[in-house]
Amino acid sequence: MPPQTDIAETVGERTYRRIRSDIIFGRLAPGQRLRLERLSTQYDTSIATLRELLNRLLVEGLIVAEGQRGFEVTPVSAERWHEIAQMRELLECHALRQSFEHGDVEWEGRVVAAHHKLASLEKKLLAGERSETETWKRYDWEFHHALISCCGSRALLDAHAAIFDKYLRYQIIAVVFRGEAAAREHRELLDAALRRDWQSASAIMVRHIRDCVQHTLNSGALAS
Amino acid sequence: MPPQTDIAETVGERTYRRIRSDIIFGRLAPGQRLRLERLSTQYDTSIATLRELLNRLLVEGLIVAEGQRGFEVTPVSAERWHEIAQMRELLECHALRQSFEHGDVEWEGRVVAAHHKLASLEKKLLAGERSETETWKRYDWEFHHALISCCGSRALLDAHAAIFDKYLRYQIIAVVFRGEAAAREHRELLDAALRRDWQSASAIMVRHIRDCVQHTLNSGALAS
DNA sequence: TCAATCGTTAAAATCGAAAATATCAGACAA
DNA sequence: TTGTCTGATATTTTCGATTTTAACGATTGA
Repeated sequence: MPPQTDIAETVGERTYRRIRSDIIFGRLAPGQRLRLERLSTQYDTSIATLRELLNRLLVEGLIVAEGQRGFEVTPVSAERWHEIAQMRELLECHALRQSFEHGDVEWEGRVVAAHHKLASLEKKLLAGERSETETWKRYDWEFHHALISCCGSRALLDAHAAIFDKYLRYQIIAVVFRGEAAAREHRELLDAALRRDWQSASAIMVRHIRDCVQHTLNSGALAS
Repeated sequence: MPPQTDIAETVGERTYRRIRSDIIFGRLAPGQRLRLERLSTQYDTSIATLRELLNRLLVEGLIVAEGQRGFEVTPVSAERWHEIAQMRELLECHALRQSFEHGDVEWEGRVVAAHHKLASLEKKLLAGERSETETWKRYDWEFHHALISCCGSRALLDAHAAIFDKYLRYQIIAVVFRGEAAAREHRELLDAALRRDWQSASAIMVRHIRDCVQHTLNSGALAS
């Protein structure tokens, strides 16, 4: 029996995820030039393969290309940060309502499970334990994704996933941890979900997002 | 003086737009396999360059890749059609409101101009003149884009442009021309815009989109 | 001193071929 | 007949090298 590793894990795919993650988690800084040859040695891939995945990131908006002068990590700005946060509000609140209306018990189970994982990690973080940021953020995503997972629209879920990752990049750049407030809001979202109260959930979500934006702006990481 | 051709028109860029257009306008049919070598001769480009732009279309959702078994034009379905139409509703109605609230006289000018071009083309179409579909659709896009152009969010405009093109593909597949009804709705949208009446405009937009979906479904082009 | 031109160098865009992988037909056993 | 294995073929994935384009500095003329 072949080892149960991921099926069809090509070099391009692996490198794509690696670079994508490096951008989102700030290991490749905003505005940084991405020289092909340098990346080629750094990620141990050929130029052609690199260009393939760079073109993907280009469409995703995580990098920008200026004519034929190469690529660079998309710069950040306070203005853009607001736009992305508003996009997330729009998509997630809409999906929230659809999902609350269509969700079944199976869905409730996913939501409860995702919240449990996230809450226990947040508890550790509050206790001062410095955990893996990537794990924490993955759990955060899994919870928010679970909430909207029954919205019934693949197109909506895809659009949300795309904007969520950009949102995440800004969060990471500002090294944000809102601690108790965020954890409490997650708890409130869970409660609203089980009550199928999308109006309350939307209100909480808007607060959740806007406070996060304000928090990061106050941190001064985005001098605009 | 150098000819005023587009700056930096690389082979990849040109081929990208060509294939993209071929997909949206149905010259490459849904579900069609995209063999590299065949495309290579057909579009007179190397495999490597092709793969770059294929990866772009992949992220845009216009083509799909199944493991390492190559690419194919994204299939269509009635379900997906509804999702895309709803996405357009969500994004465009939201942008409409923002734009109506922020638009200045400059904006009004753009809207009036775009409507004028579209209306005169629709007049020709109604008179039986078979014009270029691509020109017609471009004018349609320009009008709808003008309406939301002052929404103040680049992120929103980008998301709208992406979903609009997918919407367009479905329209083309069903060879749809709703004639008078669509033209009248465009006129109503223009009037609402100048009144800054986003509530009416949203209602018209929803009708505009839903009728279009119904119309194409009735045509039977999407057997689901 | 400044502007424009030209040559040099660095980088990106493109290509053709090699390596890896999937598809398919036919043989063989149950 | 059905299902599984195996080898041949087709296709994709990856690479190294070539061609084209942009960036930079020096040189020249005003």
